[in-house]
Amino acid sequence: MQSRTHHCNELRLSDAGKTVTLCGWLDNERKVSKNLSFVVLRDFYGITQFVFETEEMIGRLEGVNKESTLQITGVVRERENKNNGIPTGEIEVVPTDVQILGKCIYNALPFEIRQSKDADENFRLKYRYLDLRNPVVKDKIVLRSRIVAELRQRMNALDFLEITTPILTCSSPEGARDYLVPSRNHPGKFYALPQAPQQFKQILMASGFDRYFQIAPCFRDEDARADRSPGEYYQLDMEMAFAGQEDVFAVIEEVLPPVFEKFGTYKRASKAPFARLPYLEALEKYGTDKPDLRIDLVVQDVTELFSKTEFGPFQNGAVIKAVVTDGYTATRKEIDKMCADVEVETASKAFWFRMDDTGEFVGGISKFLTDIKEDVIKTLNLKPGDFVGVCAGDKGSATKTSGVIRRMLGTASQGHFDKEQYAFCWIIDFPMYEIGEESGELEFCHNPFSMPQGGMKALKEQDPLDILAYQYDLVCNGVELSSGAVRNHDPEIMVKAFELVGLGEDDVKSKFPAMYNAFCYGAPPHAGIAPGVDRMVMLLAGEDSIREVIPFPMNKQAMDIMMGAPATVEQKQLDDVHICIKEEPEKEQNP
RNA sequence: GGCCCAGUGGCUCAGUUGGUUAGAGCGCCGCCCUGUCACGGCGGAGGUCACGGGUUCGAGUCCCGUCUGGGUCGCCA
Repeated sequence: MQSRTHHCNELRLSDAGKTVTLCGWLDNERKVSKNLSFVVLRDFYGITQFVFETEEMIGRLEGVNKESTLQITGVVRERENKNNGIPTGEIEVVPTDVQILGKCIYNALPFEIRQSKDADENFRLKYRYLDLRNPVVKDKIVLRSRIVAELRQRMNALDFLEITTPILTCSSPEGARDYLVPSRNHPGKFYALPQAPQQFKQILMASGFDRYFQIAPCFRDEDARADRSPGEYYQLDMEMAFAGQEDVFAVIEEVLPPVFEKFGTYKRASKAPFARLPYLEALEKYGTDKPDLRIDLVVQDVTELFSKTEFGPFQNGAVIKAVVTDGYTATRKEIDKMCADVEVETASKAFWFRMDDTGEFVGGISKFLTDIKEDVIKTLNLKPGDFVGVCAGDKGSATKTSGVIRRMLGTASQGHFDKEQYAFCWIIDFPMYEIGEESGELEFCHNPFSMPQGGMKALKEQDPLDILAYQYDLVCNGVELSSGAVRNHDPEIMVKAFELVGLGEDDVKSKFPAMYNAFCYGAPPHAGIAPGVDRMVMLLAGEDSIREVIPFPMNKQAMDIMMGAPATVEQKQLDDVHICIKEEPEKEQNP
């Protein structure tokens, strides 16, 4: 095969007259008559039109199916009718030779390449190599590559060292389910794929490395969501020695905004320093620990005032929250729809009323508020035209519902949703401990590696439920991008932290032996974070499904239906790793 | 595992209150067309209405169950 002289997005008017050779996929053929046919060739870079002007040349493509790969040699000339919609639209190539490089033997595809995003997802995943030929699908993977390259470059520029950590390691007792790998040389023993390089990166700090990062593959055997790929995902994992919370924030605030502004759908991102919101304040003001700060509405607690009414749901100690907005001109039907949507999402009802232009309360629950009208106006600072969304329930559910109402009212109201930007914030001061819902006993709220604020003194003297951790989340546009923490590098504080949840030194040593031992030989205070790469790309690409930014995604059942994974293996392979499959009793067939 | 939604030619979907021969667009095949660019025109092939059962004179449509897929809750430190 002769090598190509140009790719399919390269030729311009200035190339007219040149003899060129191009290669690509047969994208489309438009036959206009016996001796006029337009043929479009597509490669990674773009498309170029060829014009076949003789019956003989048109015959060369007889029986050649779309999506076959071709090499066409010909002469460039200016088009009679230009197409301003494509970069090569001013020229066309008159072919002198056509070679078929790779036949597509099927004359019908599972889906049309250009419409692949509309196809059933199973087909897209099974024929991912065809799906990826669609330029709009491919471009998301290109974007991912560019983002990762930029992140690497910026981390390197800040003197972070990329260090790979093992993929075959041991099972961790905390967190998600592990993927286990049987060991051939050690019957009955297993490796595990890492859920994160957490312990390795902390051990690197104890080893004397100062600034570590890695685009790290992480594995967990948990169920999927639209924004959560099953099986494996990537993190921009980083850790810094002799550093605290502010040092980590400074790095992220320097690295991420330029990347978001460069590659994002929106060209504006928060500048350093990002807003910092204590966890409890976020719940109080925004009804969620991942608030979308592009919305400027806040939640108000109206329990004391509204509980004075006769309205049933406001009785019996219910916590009552309200969200006030103006510029919300929804019809009655739209309001009902909004309330129904809130109920679907939160399993809790949303109520409403409005202050009309004459200053009267109308609609929804307004008739219950007659007696406290003046106090309501004063408390919520209402003016004519304002709309108020209200919810009630136990504290947790009222908080969650208020957050959903805030989001829905904010995005639907004029002037309260500044959409075209990336609004970052830090959620800080997470509680160290909580009472577990199932156990009813004290448990770690997030993870046991975080340093409690106040250190040993706090652990000894404070009510455990009042102790805060140096634990933080990075949130962008309502999406949780990352969790991080100042780590607990002090073996004594670690043991004490475990003692509060009924564990002790032996448990720490048995659960995290390497890390605990390493910290006993002099460890630096250190802190880190690990933003999810897939979620960042998804946010920047403006996609709602994480599978759009993963080259070869698995389906919801954690199956790769293109490769057929997971799959059965040969008995010999099982014997090698000492695994005996238990026979499942066959399900009885109904006659 | 719970809940919600969906399953109709190769693909995407419509199909009214249960009623004659299940339709459209795209794709495919054939013919026509000398400037198309999502080319156009005419014609054609292509259907186990996911599967099983039930109600009914009659089921794509209603009911029950199963399967498959998506979303969500649990779960994801």
